[in-house]
Parts: sequence; structure tokens; C-alpha cells
Amino acid sequence: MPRKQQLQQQQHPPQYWLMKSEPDECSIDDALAAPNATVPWTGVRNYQARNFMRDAMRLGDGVLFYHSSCPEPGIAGIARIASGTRPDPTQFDPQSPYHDPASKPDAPRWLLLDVQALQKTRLMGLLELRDTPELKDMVVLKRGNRLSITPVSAEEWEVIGRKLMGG
DNA sequence: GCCAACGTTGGC
DNA sequence: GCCAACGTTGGC
Repeated sequence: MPRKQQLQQQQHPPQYWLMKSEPDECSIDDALAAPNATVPWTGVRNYQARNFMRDAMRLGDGVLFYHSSCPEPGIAGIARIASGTRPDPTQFDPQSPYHDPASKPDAPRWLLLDVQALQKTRLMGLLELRDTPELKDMVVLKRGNRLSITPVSAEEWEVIGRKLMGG
């Protein structure tokens, strides 16, 4: 590994995130079927979620791929952050449901990054998440939470990893 | 800067 | 389809 990259990794210890996707739009299967199993994470239209991408998320960070707004909401796979941020082109597309007429190309308001699916897992549903004592503080489980991107602690990541990998 | 109205999210 | 919870908008 190049020294520069090594230093960067030392500056940024592993981080983990939960990212919601509607399976009708992009399921874990869809992501795995994409070229390089990588999809641009379009459609984030919330400033807090955008700021996570812009300020905190780093190449290589772990991602819990979560299916939302569907019959069986829950964690459906594991992924990783596969790029830095760039402007989300759908904000400039009048045909897109994510079109934002107030955003100008010389000052893009919304960003995306690439997410690479690593593997599909069994579905770990919301009830199971809520029933796991070690996960009771997960941001995504907090009352009224609607953020499509939420941080996951290293401890939560390990607990979920153990359950999903059948350890 | 306040805050009511409105829109969206997302589980159920 | 319902609705709780939250974010955004816009008049003042």
C-alpha cells in the first residue's frame, strides 16, 4: 500500500454507515448486478445526510445496505463507500423525480457518492434490530428518525456482522 | 427570527 | 391509506 494511502487510513479509522434504499428503486440485488456492483447513490435531498457524505464519509467505509418503504424493511446486505462525492446529476434533470429547480450547475446543492455492494445477506428486519439489546442506541432506530444515511458505531457493526455471518 | 402551514418519510 | 415525526418554506 502506498505510504500516502497508509497515512490517510491512519488519519481516518474505519467508519460505518447505514444507507436506506427503496428496493423498488435499487435493491441489494440491483446493486450487485450493476457494473462492478457499484451504484451512484442518487436522490439524497436532506442537508444532514448530504453533509455526512461531504464531511464524514470516506472511501472504504462500511455500509449496511437497508431496504426501506417495502414489505420487509431491514438490512439486506453489506457494501462499501467506493468514491468521494460529486454533484448528483439528477438535481439538474427536469425529468427526474429528484429534480431541484433551485439548484444551479455552478453551485450544485446535492451530492452523491458511489456505493459498491459486497454481498447480499439474510434480511435482518426492523423487529430483530429492535429486539437486539446491543443495538438499542442505533441512530436509525431512534424515534421519528427519517434520515436516509445514519452513522453506525464499530460495536453495532460488529454485532450485526456476527448475526449476519452466522458467527 | 418566529412559527404555522405544508410536504415528506417510512413503518404499519 | 393512515399518521407520527420531522424538515422546509415563507409571511410577518
